[in-house]
Amino acid sequence: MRHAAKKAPPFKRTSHDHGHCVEDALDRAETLCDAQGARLTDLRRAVLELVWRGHEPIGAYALLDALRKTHPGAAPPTIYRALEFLEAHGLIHRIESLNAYIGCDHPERPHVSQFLICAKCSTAAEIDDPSVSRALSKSADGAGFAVTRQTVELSGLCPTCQREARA
Amino acid sequence: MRHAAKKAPPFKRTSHDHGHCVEDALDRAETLCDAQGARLTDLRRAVLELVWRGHEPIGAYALLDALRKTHPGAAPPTIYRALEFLEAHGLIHRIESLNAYIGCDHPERPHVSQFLICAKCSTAAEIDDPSVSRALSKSADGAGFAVTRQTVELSGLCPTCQREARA
DNA sequence: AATTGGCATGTTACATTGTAACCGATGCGA
DNA sequence: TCGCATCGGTTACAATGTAACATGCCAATT
Ligand SMILES: [Zn+2]
Ligand SMILES: [Zn+2]
Ligand SMILES: [Zn+2]
Ligand SMILES: [Zn+2]
Repeated sequence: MRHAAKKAPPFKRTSHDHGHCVEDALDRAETLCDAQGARLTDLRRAVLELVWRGHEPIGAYALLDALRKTHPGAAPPTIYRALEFLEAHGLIHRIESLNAYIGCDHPERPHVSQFLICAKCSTAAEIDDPSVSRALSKSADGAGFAVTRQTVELSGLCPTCQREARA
Repeated sequence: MRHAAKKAPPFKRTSHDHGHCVEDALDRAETLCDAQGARLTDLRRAVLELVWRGHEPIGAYALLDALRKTHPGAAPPTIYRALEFLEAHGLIHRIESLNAYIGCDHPERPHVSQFLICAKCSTAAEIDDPSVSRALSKSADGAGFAVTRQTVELSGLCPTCQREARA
């Protein structure tokens, strides 16, 4: 079971089989790209795997450093191109307020990017709350605004870190 | 930086007396800082004025260039410190998806940052939709997440640019 | 008046993040 | 085979953001 695919409490990460979690993401990406006629090359798959490895937001240059272990010639454009592809195909999200990237929990269906980001432990939980989307759509419609991209990022403390802070 | 032609009518305020608009913002900032015991120095006021001048998102280095006309010695830290102060006191908002800043429409009451950002003409309209805030709070509460900062940015086309696109 | 302590600003140097432009390789269909 | 598109390598640079330390200033305290 992939850890956050369930819509219930997003911060249930305490312990999950993360190895399986990464593999699962790669499998789904493969399937998805196949269906779309998109080419998930070795390089792109490698980057996607690295994005998922930590299971938390990671910056482009951190990814680059990691990538160089297997692809010594990698340069900034290498990583940015891969990230562009992955984001365009909904496999990862960019978190604007962190200049960082994270694997998407449910790339198979279209959705917007909504995250709860813990300032202490750096975990980011993807939420996909229809009532938030609805409220946003309504607000935009009311202004006659045609939305093409949403960025919703809430920073704060996750339940775990709140408990620790109180202790 | 992108400081596109500002001939385009400001989103949702077709044509307004922008000179007054800037002065008004400065006056209100003065009042607000006074009430809070915060020091709106010459430098900070100058930066705030520059932020308001274009009435659209503007980057730190564009501000720096403009600031240098009156404060020749200004360097990156100069502008970033001023922006930090202004944002901390709710006088401006940072737009994460643009790495840019814009004056706040209603700094007197606490609120979160919610923007509609036109990809064509660069205008950004601040919305403060309680139902969006409510939906977000509910979502965060449901996850046991304690929010300290919200970022809500919708990119797309403003009504004017939609009409132009259809023509 | 002199001292001190906090804050705003000046100054230098650097870190991080992101792109432009051009190239060759590869694969694939006309 | 040729033309064409896509992918990735390579170089160089642009844009954005900070660390660290020095200086000036004002106002409260001594
Ligand atoms: Zn995992
Ligand atoms: Zn946490
Ligand atoms: Zn505001
Ligand atoms: Zn527009």
